[in-house]
Amino acid sequence: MSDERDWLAMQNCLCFNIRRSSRAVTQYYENELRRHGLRPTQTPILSLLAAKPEMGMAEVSEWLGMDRTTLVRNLRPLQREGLVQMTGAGRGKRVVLSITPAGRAALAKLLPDWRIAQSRAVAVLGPERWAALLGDLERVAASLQD
Amino acid sequence: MSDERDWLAMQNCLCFNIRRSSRAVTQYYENELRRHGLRPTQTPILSLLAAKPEMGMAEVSEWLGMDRTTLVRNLRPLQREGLVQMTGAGRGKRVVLSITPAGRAALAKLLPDWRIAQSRAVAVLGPERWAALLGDLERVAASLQD
DNA sequence: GTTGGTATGGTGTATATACACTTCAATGAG
DNA sequence: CTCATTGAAGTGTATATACACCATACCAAC
Repeated sequence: MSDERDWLAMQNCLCFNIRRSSRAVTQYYENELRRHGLRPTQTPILSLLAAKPEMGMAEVSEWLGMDRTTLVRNLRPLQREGLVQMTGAGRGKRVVLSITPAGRAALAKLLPDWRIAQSRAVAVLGPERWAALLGDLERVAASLQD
Repeated sequence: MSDERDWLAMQNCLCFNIRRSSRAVTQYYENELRRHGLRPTQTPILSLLAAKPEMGMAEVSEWLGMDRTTLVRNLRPLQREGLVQMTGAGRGKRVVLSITPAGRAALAKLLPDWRIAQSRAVAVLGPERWAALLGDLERVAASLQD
């Protein structure tokens, strides 16, 4: 059947595969870190803000490879929980994002468990193959962004 | 600074990286296939239903590596557009999912453009490295599902 | 100073994702 | 036959994602 052949082809679709793996990996990390109250999307935001202060929305979204308008929504829970602060808010006005002491505390509390989860993930493939995987992912993503 | 070191570590986070790449790849495929009116999540559903008839919700969600309740929502646009049919619907009752003639037509119309998009994606790494990437992704996802 | 363009953020809308919980049907133990 | 168990499907809620569009501020040319 042609349909069966099409389905076999679709099983090699990068988009399908990366989305499926992303779901599985996300659920794994989320399970490991759920008790800290931070979702997989929020941790990188906090970590970036801790390292690089005084950034605006567009800059942060660039660093995270995330649409600017997506970042706007993703910041809301963090702001509501008092982990991130926005100064100079308002339409048109430049906004400066910064992590709060509570945000730093939450991040510090989470990091050890993140390291454990990450180690288990790295162990699946080993460090070399792991590095190759991340490199290839980045290369594909960068090349297709045109 | 410890914060700077933490951020460097976080940049090796599988979860962060795979989610970021997933966003980029999804946008690429979505752009290439947008004119067909099918989103990246919907195409694999249609393709699977075309190849394997008479499946229930749980079975389909298993094949796609997608939460069952996510599939329920993802089917709604497809059903609304008349591309997928659900017979025996109702709580408790088993549902049989099937692709409609309109669904087959939409899939057939899209496939050539999907092949083009896929070729360009494969060309970034070459077929061997490509196969290794998909294999590693699957292996990581499978290993972490415990 | 007015005006027009650019930079910067926010909103409306629609889909995607999944956990906790609910509803219903079928079935098997008694 | 009745009821508890199991299995299947749907809902409530919250977050994630991004396109199209909107609103404001800032700055430069005049």
